[in-house]
Amino acid sequence: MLDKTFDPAAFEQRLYARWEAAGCFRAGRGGEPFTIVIPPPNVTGSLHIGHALNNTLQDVLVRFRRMQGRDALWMPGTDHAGIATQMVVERELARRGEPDRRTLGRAAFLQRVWQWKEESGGTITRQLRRLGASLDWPRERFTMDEGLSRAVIEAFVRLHEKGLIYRDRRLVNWDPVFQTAISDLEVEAREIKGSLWYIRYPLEGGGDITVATTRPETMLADTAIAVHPEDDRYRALIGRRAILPLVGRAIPILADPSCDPEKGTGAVKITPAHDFNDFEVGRRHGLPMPTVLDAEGRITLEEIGPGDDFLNSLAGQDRFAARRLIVAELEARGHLVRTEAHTHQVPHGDRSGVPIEPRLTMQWYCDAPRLAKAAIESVEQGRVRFEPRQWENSFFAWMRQIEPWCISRQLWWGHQIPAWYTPDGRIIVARSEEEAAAQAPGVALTRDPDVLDTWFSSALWPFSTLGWPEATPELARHYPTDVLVTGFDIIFFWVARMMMMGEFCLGREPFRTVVIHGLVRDARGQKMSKSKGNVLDPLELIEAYGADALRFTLCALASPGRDVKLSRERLEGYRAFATKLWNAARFLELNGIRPDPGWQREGARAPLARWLLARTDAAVAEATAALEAFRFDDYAQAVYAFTWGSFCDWFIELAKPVLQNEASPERADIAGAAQHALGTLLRLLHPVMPFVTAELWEKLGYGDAVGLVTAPWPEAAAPPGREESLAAIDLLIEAVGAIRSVRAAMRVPAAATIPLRIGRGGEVLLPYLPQLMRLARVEQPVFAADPAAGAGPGATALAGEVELFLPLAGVIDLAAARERLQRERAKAEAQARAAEERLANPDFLARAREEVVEEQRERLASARADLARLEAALARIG
RNA sequence: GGGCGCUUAGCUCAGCGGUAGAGCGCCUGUCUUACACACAGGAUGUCGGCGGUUCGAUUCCGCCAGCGCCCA
Repeated sequence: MLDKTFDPAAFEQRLYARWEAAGCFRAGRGGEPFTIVIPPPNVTGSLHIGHALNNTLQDVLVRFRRMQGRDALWMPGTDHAGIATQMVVERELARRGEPDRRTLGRAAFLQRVWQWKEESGGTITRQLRRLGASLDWPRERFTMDEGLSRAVIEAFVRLHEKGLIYRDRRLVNWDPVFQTAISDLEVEAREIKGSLWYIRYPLEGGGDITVATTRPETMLADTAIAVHPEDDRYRALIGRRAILPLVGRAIPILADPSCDPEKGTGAVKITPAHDFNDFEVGRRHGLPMPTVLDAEGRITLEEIGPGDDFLNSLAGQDRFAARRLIVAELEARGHLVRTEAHTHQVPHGDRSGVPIEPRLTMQWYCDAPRLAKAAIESVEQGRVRFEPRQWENSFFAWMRQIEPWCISRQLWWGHQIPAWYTPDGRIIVARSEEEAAAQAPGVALTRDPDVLDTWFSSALWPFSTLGWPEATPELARHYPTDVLVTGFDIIFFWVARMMMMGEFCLGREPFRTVVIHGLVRDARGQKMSKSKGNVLDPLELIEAYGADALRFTLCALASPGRDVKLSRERLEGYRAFATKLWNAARFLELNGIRPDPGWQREGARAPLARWLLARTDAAVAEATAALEAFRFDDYAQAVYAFTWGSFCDWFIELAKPVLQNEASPERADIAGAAQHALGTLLRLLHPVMPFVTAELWEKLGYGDAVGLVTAPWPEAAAPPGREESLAAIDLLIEAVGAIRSVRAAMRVPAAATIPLRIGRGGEVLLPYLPQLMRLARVEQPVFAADPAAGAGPGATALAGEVELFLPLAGVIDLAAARERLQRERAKAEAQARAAEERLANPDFLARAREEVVEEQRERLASARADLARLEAALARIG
């Protein structure tokens, strides 16, 4: 017996443990493969609401295809998150008062990171189980695994062989906190209220020129002043030299078209080693590029040499302290013209949160512009499709202006770059130390200490997890994968890079469809953030509402191209839905309806049974079509409407009189259709609500909870006699609704049973009088060609073409009745008029499709018929 | 500044060339033997504005306004 109350906490975790133990999420059952690789969450992470959305959608797809008989593989795993993980472990060392990273040394530190990973790295994978995610756990991978590390080395070596990986000395985004290069994508512009300082530089031979800057501390490394060639104010100064204040170095004034005469004074200081624009200017004009900031963002004089006492005192000062000191000194020496408040975009490291520092360093680069070509083509030619399609525009825009990708990081945790240096500076890229040594026999080799960007290994994920570079059976069977599900924020970080690497390493796209979903926001559309305090924790929501309710909510709100605005009210609503399902199942159980595997739908004669079968078939068709089209919202809507509207509100209510009458000849048909519909419904809902459906499936006796995972997806059929059954039951439903509406309008007490007279055409209702009497609360109806004739005062209602008359002597509120009829008459008149106008238009008759014209004719006829009946009813009341 | 998207019932959003929909909320009534996380009934929309195409536009096109995101 099902419990009277629905309590998801009572069975969710128990069910998941059974599924996992039974291995029903494992691929390899045979059948056409269906493959999704999980966007690997960060190993330091815990499940946030965005993960919950992302993984719910994937699980819905995977469970759906698995039930359709596909050999479903959902590949699990995590990535090693270079900076984040290293940071977590360093912080832990500090908290425990243990020696820091540098004191420990590389090998010992890495051992500690691995230890941390073993102890704490499983948080998110445990949480994915709470969500119900049907991942093939024994295949779980980690980007630092031996196999995946081999893939990284192999990809690096092959790219290097083809000249697609090279070293270069250019500006990088340097994070002074982590002291490593980071990629453009890990930099976010933040609006900062700063200042614009106007500084006067004296000229050799007299006069001066004023430049404006937001970063006065970099002036120590200035190597030129640039003006626009057409700028008349400065034309005469081009070619002369200015004296750098505080430093005393002479620097040229040169013309460069990149100068904007409108900005500041139109003259800009050029600091090639500390600004991306200036770097380009410096390259064009062959300027020296001295550096004055070290790895930690402190002033260093090494490359410009010592100067006066003030300059020398700056050495070792933090960049922001140096800025204050320099501004004060400029002012003291009369070089500061003025200071303006200035709001501007300043690049910040997205993890460290501090302003990044453009820094001139030697790094490894990947030739993204060349690699992007094949990826662009795969989308142009339709081998990869984005869903929704408009994301392809963003993808193209970004890929066509892609910059070289800096792939080296000055970290310890990650894949160490497979490059060795000889004492004379030769570089050997090889798969191993032995291979490198073989290329330089008898020479002492030093390995490059840097590691690769975590995204380099993530880019290989769709095939490294399948065994590449080995030619494994898994790789042959599951690559290219079918679908990738991810948020739009990660298209460039990850999706684009997987496509580039997939095309390079395997010559094929890594996936066929990329499903892009929105961000989860709060009810008011605000981004969730700890500082705003509007974060919803999925684990807490699972405790409060059940995993099924959370999943259903996310699915129902996941309209394509829209963000998900999540609120507790929504979760409450969909928890109610799960409860509704539970109670409907309980109703069948209480009525002795059990699964009947031998039941044949073709044998069902009772119209209500056929009606239910038809509705069930429609729901199957809608749900299947929605899932095929990645319309998670339509899928949720279809199963919701069928469950609540068709199955609970109408079928169960109409079935009650039959079920309560043991002798009813229809009882077997109704019970059969009911068990069939519920069994179908449980399977239809299983992808989105795996737990409650499995619990009900088992408790009611459809099969065991493990079996439902691989139970066949229902198929829609069109049974014979469908139309007639639908028409009769639909008329019954309409009649019940019409009578209820009249009762409410006439203020008939809810409990009162009233008489009913049914007019011409109502005979089809004859078999359903018990239903009609029960649901509309009427006495045994009387049939009459003209139901109102001689029946005294009463109210008329229409069900289709059938007139229903409710004699309400004593109860009826004549004024209310009249008002109601007049409202309905107005509606019918408006409908008739609209149809008449169209039909009166010769152009419409000539040009509109025949079906449309015919439809208007029918509509006109039916509106006129309604009108006549309503007029008559009004006339009777007077 | 460039690009993309959005604007439909109080709120969140479907729909999209031929009679405007859902969920939640709201109002009224009901503990009708599965369910008050429920049942029944009800109200609410110049489908952002202005033009155009069309027999017909909420739906297609153009312009404008407001909002959001991405890139400079």
